[in-house]
Amino acid sequence: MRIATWNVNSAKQRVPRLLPWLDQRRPDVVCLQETKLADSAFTELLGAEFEARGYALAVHGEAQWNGVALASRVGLEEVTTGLADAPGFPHPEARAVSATCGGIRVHSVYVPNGRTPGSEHYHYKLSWLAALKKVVEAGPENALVCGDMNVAPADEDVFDPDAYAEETHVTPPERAAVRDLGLRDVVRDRWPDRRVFTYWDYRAGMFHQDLGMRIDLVLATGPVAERVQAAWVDRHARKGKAPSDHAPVIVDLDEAPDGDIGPVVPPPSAKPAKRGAHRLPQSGA
DNA sequence: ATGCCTGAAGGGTTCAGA
Repeated sequence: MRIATWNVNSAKQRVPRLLPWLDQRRPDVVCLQETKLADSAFTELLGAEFEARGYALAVHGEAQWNGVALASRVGLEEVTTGLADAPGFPHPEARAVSATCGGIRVHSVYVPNGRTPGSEHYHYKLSWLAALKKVVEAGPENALVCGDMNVAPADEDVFDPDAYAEETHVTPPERAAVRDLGLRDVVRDRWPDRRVFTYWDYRAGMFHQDLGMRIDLVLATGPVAERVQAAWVDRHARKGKAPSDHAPVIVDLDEAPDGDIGPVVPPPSAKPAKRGAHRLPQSGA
């Protein structure tokens, strides 16, 4: 089961990149952020395209900013939009959509930017992350939080920690709020020492110089993290004509969402089995 | 360069993004 998350920075502008990418990577579950479309506009623009590819679709958007979506071809059940008890700014914004897909509770999230440490928007960001923590804690043990967290978990996740001193995305309270979700960061688990970013500013050739940040995360509960077979950033999608400023993150899970991969057999005993004790069935004659 | 691009709204410019 392949899960992908991508901040597309306008679904409307990204259609020529999004559809070929879907056909190339063929994720089973797709989390999108910054769709920047009202629900009706998203459905009119892309509903048939997703349907033709076998996806069920859940969208939660607004006209101008924000906006998230969740598409799945392994089931899309118990859809919820927004977060219970999420703060607004001042009103609730379209920043979360959740559904159960293939036995996993999947959350597509676009965490508030925070703008400036100490600002009202910064406190809104921290409150929003606290609401996300409550939702995850109240949910099932098989869960994924996928999206633009707008937090670089560690100094290794920014091209130059000094460049972000006193800026949002790296402050200890933001990092603590992400850590306190109690989830595994599956890309960092897979690539503990790799320089890996998911966002590069459009300006000044930042992508070309690989001066970026890793702020788009796939965070998994323990049982889901144990199933990770691959976890990587699709930098190809950041290249070429009219890209988003974010790259997708793609994660492949082992099958068996219910954990049933066959009967449990006891481990072999320390004493080697007697030679010939485990004969294969013999064919006739 | 104090927003270097990009997108949205809507108007000839401003705000937001990270």
